[in-house]
Amino acid sequence: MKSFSISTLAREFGLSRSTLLYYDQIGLFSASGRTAAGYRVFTVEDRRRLETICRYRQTGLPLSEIKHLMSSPKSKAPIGAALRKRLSEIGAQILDLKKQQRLIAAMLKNADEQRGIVDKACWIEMLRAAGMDEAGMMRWHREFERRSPGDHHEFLASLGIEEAEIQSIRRWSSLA
Amino acid sequence: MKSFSISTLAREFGLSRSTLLYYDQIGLFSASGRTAAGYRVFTVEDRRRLETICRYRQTGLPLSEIKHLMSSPKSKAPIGAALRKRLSEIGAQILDLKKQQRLIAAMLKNADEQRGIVDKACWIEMLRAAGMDEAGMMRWHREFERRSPGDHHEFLASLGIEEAEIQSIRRWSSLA
DNA sequence: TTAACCATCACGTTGCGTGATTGTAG
DNA sequence: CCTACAATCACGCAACGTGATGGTTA
Repeated sequence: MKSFSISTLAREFGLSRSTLLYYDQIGLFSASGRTAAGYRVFTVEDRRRLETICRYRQTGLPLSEIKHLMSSPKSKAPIGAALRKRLSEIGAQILDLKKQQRLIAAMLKNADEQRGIVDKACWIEMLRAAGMDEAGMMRWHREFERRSPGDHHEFLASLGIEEAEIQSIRRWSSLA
Repeated sequence: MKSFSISTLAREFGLSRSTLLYYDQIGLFSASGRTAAGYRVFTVEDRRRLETICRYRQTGLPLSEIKHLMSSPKSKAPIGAALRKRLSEIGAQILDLKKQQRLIAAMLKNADEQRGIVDKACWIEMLRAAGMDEAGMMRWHREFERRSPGDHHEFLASLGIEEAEIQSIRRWSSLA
């Protein structure tokens, strides 16, 4: 009779060796035999069981459920009920994911708007309206650069100013 | 200043105490103070940080990512990039779930069809076509019941026969 | 004193992945 | 002898939940 080693079987089903070891450990899928040295030996019938397991796994059923479905005598357990339960879970999960989508979309929109609302021109206008002139702004840049160069850089970047211009501003700011 | 205990804050945000303990443990969200006895004391500013964390959490971002976004100085980290990455993850997950839906739907349909295809009438017809008569069928039931009562019951159920009729059949089957 | 808080471990969950160490087949 | 397998621990991950044990507060 044909037999398979653990890695061979794993590759055949696109699983990893450790996955099969795990299935063995939880009593879901064990080799029906061992060699004298203790190597697992899988038969064609084992292979069929694994095929079934993989099909169930692709429905997202938990392994404990799959184990239960397969250990109880042929289709005594209400497989259909388990599948229908899983269907409703999937529905709930999809709804949740869509909520997340909408939330993220809203957050991205907000971020974009805010980035548009307070940009370089807007900031300058605000300072000017507050009575600051060119010389005052230069003094302000120098002060900012002296106190916290990192935050200065970050602030300029937050206004959407290009890296090159930022470098230029910071150069003359530090030439006190 | 107003301050909050851990359980109060948890309830306010619909979280559990252990969740906040966990956030503290991983360095995502800690109380800014403690009482003499070691009790955590949260301030209104802590409360604001927790609010932000909760918003991010509702997008499904991993806590490690949220921690990163909040620990780096204001919006230096590309929040937008993280959100967009999360968006694509969500898309992939939804696709996967829909695949599962389709698979389950197919399996349920198959199960229903099979249940419909081989029912009581069909089975009797097949046996009759094979040359079995009433007496033969009764002998067959008795033999089945004698060899494996459990499987007999299960087989009859698999043909869609009502529990009451199954009981009846098995009663006269065992009256050998 | 009692009840309802609080604190800090430490371990369980799900489905594996990743070594470490050691043995075996060819 | 070397390489590619095999085996069995044991620990790590995410995001908490669930006790155990003991101190604190009203």
